[in-house]
Amino acid sequence: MNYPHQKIETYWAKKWVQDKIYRAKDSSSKPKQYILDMFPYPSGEGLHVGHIEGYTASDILARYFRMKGYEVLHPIGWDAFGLPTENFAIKTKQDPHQVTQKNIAIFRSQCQRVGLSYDWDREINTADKDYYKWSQWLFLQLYKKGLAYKAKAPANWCTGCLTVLANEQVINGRCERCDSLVEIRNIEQWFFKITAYIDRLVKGLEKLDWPQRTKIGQINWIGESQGFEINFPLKDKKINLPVFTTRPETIPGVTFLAIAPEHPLLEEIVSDKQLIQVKNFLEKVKNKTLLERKTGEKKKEGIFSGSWAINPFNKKEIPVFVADYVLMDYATGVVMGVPAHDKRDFQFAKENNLPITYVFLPDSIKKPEDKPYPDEEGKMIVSPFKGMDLKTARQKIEAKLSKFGKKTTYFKLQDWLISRERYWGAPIPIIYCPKCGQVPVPEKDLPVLLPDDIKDFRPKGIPPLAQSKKFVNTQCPQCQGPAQRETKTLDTFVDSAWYFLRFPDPKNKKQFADPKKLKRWMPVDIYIGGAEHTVGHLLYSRFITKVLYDLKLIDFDEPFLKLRHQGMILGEDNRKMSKRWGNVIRPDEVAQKFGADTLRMYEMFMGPLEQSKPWSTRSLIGVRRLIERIWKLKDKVKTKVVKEDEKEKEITQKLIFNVTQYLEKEKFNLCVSEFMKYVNQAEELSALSKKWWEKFVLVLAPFAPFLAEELWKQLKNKYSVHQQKWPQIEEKIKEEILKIVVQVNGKLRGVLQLPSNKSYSDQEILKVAQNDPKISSKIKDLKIKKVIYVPRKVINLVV
RNA sequence: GCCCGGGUGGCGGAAUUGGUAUACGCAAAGGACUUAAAAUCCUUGGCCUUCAAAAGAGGCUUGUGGGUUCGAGUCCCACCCCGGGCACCA
Repeated sequence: MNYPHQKIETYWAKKWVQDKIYRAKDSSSKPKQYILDMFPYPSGEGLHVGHIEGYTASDILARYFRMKGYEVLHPIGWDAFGLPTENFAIKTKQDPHQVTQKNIAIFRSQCQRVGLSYDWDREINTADKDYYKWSQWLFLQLYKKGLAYKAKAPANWCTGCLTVLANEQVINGRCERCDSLVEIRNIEQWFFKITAYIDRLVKGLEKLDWPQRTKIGQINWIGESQGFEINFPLKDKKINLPVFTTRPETIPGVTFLAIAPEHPLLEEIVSDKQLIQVKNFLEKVKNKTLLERKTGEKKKEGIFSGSWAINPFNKKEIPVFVADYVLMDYATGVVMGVPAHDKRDFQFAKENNLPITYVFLPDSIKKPEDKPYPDEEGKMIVSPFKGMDLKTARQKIEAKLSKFGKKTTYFKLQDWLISRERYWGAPIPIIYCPKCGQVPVPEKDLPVLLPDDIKDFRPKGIPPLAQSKKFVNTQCPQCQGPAQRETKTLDTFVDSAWYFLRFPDPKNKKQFADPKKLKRWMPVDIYIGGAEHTVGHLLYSRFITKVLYDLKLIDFDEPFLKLRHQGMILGEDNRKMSKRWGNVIRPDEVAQKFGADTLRMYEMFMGPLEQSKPWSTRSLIGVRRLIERIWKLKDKVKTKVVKEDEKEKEITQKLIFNVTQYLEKEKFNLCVSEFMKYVNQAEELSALSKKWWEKFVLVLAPFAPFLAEELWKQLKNKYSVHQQKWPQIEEKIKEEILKIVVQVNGKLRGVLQLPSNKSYSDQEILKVAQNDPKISSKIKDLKIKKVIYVPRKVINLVV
């Protein structure tokens, strides 16, 4: 290896940071581009190759747009609060503050080492009091609007760690840290009312340039379900049980009702006779872990409540069961059991010996077998609807039941649980006063600082902040009497749901950001990050943006106009990279050994950005060869005019044209191919001209910024190559020779080469084909029935 | 189970609105240089053919089977396989 990457790359990396050449100017007459990466958790592991992939892609775009004449905002920060850092701190017995500082220093130097062109003056850190002050402020804005509220709600509870866990900490019903079973417990928690924004969260997706699967992912997560809500009166009690169904036409087939074990009306429904049995059942359900109830075997258990309900459609009496397959957190928490047309109801009916009444049958079925028919199409078989299609029957039944119910829509999405009983997060700015009750901390008193007198960060079942008397005991902002602070902290997803709004004005002490600067930079034009954030971060960020829009604090209601995901980089063995398999590739080592430019270009060359693909050190070496060959090519550059200028002009223009096109479509792998094609051809030339070589170096600059800067310097051009204009092609590339494919019945028979400066009719082309010795021998005996000529491309002879 | 993606050489992957399938790279084989190796450079390269000495010629080929079309990797239908997401959502 002749190219001294180590020396060149470390030199320029340092110089670029010192010279601040990537600074984004707030006031500039240029049009703007805001190109953003999903900021990382600064874990103890350092950046991995997956980060580098997405970050390189956005870096290339940022550099490209700068050269195209845009003022580019390309910032980075650290999602420093939250579980990854906290867990690492606990594991290594350190203070999370120090761990965070250490890790950030590593991440920062790694970013600089691979030449990411961030504006380091805008670096943010969510664990910094100057940042989380505004996370707390955001909470207060939602609180004031009634969009933040406290309620008792089921949460994941780790039976080993004695704490609430975030959803992302629960893996297959078990705690990720101690592997204990996770169960559901009813605990007081803070929520953001994201459900109030459902309609706009769905509708807003339409205008976004996002991957379709991500949009569909959000829509499915929101889970709109249109149906009918019906009240079932109880026989002996003055209680109506509301039931939600998407299939009201099946109501003649209801043979039981099933109510969730947690349902608040349950107490009133249970008869004295059944009381003990129901209590035993509830005890059993309570002891079921999350694993058993939600992800384990779908066995359906239940017990008769002792009450009977009346089917409002046919006045039949049906038993009310308590059943563990009915969920309290969806719809009404009561299900009408139609075993004939629902798989779960069928299973429950079988296990509890309940009758099965068929309401309709699919068209292909004459006689029902002993199984459910959940089909959407068919003919009714119960009077008075016999022979009627399901849609009509549904309308009739809905009309008949209008006194008992109405059309209703339910959603799977629930309010966003934002509180955590953890140390490493922003304290929730609420004070509890024995006189005034729940009082928000006045904005002027922000930030509520995270106490630093906590010795033991380990979660113990109560929030660690409760240990600090200094923190907990305070004054009520209203009556000045003694009061106590909320000890829960904000989920780290709250921090990351607005961080993109801070980059336009990261040091503002008076506002979360100056409206003028927000207007200048927002919204984000291109956002790149992993697809795993589809229903978390990306949904939360859209929600918060809409809230701030409604508060008239910003003038746009979608934060990210264009979104792209990077795929997962697998190990060389095609498995997910993990310590367990010993297949982890460390970007530092690759940069050290082969150079950052090689690492960047290789990761772009691997394949389409969004695709998962395995690492290959051999292919990486192939890209390193490209770097070497470029380094060698520079020796051919002559300051004088060279003979083969025309050829060089042609290949360089083609490179510029193709790379530009591919960049616009984010096809980075094809850009790298174009460089290889260029080098293959340039090597055949005996000399290269300064004029065209310069253009080559400019196109190379976003991809291999170090090599390009060095080559630019050796041309004795003005520093920096990254502040130059993107090269234009002088004229449209014209192919000298027109190639026309000759087919017979669609099969290739030859290729004609004609001067491209004139156009031809099908008859002219046919004549040329007949005169071509190779082709004529194949077509001379054939009777041509039809000629199809696609101008300048193909002529197909049908015989 | 439901919802998304994908199936193209030995491998990663290219292929404008349907118009020369396999660009570019890796690996491989042969050769040059070398005492030797590495590195580098040159050449070959989908598969098949008791067609051919060879240049070549012909046939087949984008998971499988059908269809539309002058022409299908690309469009339509059915099926198989792989990856991802959601999952007792009434």
